[in-house]
Amino acid sequence: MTPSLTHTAYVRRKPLRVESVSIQMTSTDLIKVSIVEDDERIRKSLSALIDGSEGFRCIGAHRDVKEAVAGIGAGCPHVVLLDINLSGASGIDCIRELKNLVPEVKVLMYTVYDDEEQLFRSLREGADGYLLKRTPPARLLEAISDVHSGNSAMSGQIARLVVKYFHQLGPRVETEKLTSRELEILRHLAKGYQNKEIADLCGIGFDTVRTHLRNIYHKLHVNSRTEAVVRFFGSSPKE
Amino acid sequence: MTPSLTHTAYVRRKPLRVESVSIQMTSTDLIKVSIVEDDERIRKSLSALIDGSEGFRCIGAHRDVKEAVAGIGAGCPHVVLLDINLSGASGIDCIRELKNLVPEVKVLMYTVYDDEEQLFRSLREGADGYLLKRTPPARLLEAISDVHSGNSAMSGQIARLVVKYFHQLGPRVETEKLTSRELEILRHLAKGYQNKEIADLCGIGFDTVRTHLRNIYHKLHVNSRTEAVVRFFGSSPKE
DNA sequence: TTGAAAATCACTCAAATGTGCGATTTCCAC
DNA sequence: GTGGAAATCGCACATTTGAGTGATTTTCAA
Repeated sequence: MTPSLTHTAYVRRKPLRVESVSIQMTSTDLIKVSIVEDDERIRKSLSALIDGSEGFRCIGAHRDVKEAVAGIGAGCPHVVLLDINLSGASGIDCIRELKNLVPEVKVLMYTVYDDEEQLFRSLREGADGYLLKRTPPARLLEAISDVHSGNSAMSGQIARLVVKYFHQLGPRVETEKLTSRELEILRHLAKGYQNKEIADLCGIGFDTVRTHLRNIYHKLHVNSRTEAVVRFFGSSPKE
Repeated sequence: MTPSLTHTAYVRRKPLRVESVSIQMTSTDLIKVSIVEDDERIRKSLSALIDGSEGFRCIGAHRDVKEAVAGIGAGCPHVVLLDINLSGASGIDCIRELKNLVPEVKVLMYTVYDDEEQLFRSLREGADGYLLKRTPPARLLEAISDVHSGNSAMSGQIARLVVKYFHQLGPRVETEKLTSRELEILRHLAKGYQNKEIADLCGIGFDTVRTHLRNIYHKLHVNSRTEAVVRFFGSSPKE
């Protein structure tokens, strides 16, 4: 499947850092990687790839979520390469547990399918990257290094889904017309607060909040808080 | 800053297509690129890079939005490389115009700053990719080829912002627990409809809608329509 | 300094909303 | 066919919200 490990030589930790890294790791540090992968063949090949690459070290290769969560607490990996379609529980349910166990750990999803549902669930659960399994070794290592340095990595096909998501949100309402106070209140609205709470948060009177809201509604051409929130988030209001 | 144009030789249209392309372009076709860039030096260097690379052709290099919109209609480029910080109008305002003019055109944003505001506005306006200017030539060409083939491209730093966005949305509420009717009503809520309207849309009674809402609130652990909408969209409710 | 925009607050009234309680009907799996 | 979930509707009551009107103070740029 993967075009062999010959690309490994291309991978360079520092010189290749394309998107740039503001905070550079101490270059002597290894990136400790942990693998959670169903398929034994892929697992072996991944760990071989990682251990065979300078600057990377595979400190764990787990078969399922249970084993992974148990093993990862001990090893403290920097990056976990996480298969989604595991036999037991989904890898997605694993993300949170991993992050709770080792808060600084970066989770890189690794799957064959470019499924929207799984992609967005993963991202919202806290995944730091999302790769398709067809990703060649060089890019995989690059991605690992990427997420380790605080950036994110995703396959072009995945990026496409993400971009599509934003396209569907549609152009954002022009909040420029809103004053700073109005914006502040709108943001509180968008969190589900009600007027009394907003008043407290802003340290102003209840009626003042209502006045601001009235003005906001006028400017956004809506007539309820819910519609205002909808506009703020961007979903196509009322078709 | 950028490691010169020597990397150009590394760029391969087809073999390097890492994230894979389901629909392959006829490989003899050139990718026609148009540039919109303020700075003359960068503009020249970009067009030189593009014209000097096999498979790419620069069919236009424009100074500002007005010139670009005028010139791009004629050339029908496949990809427009669009600087954000133009002297006149922002490049962001340009996206929509370009897409209206040439619907199939792919717009690749190109900027020095990793500004969240501009990033998300661009994406929502329809941008297909987002690159930082420090991107080395090889990657730039790769990105152009990426968006041209229907995928998306973004710098790792940019991807990080996107991922952060989803992290902030927080794990999605489990709408599985909602019945189909409840989901339908929730979707109407999320469009800003009020109860009477929802009743009409669903062809049921006013009070029935209220009953459904009550149940929805219970299941989502909220107590207002706005909070329900917020959860539906995903924004972190009340911090 | 002067004027306009922004921010503040108050009061009213009608409409929409949240909530508690109860009820009937429909549908589907066991 | 029986039981449980889903869907439907009704009513009462308190709260929240939207909308109108008017007013004072603050801020800030021309």
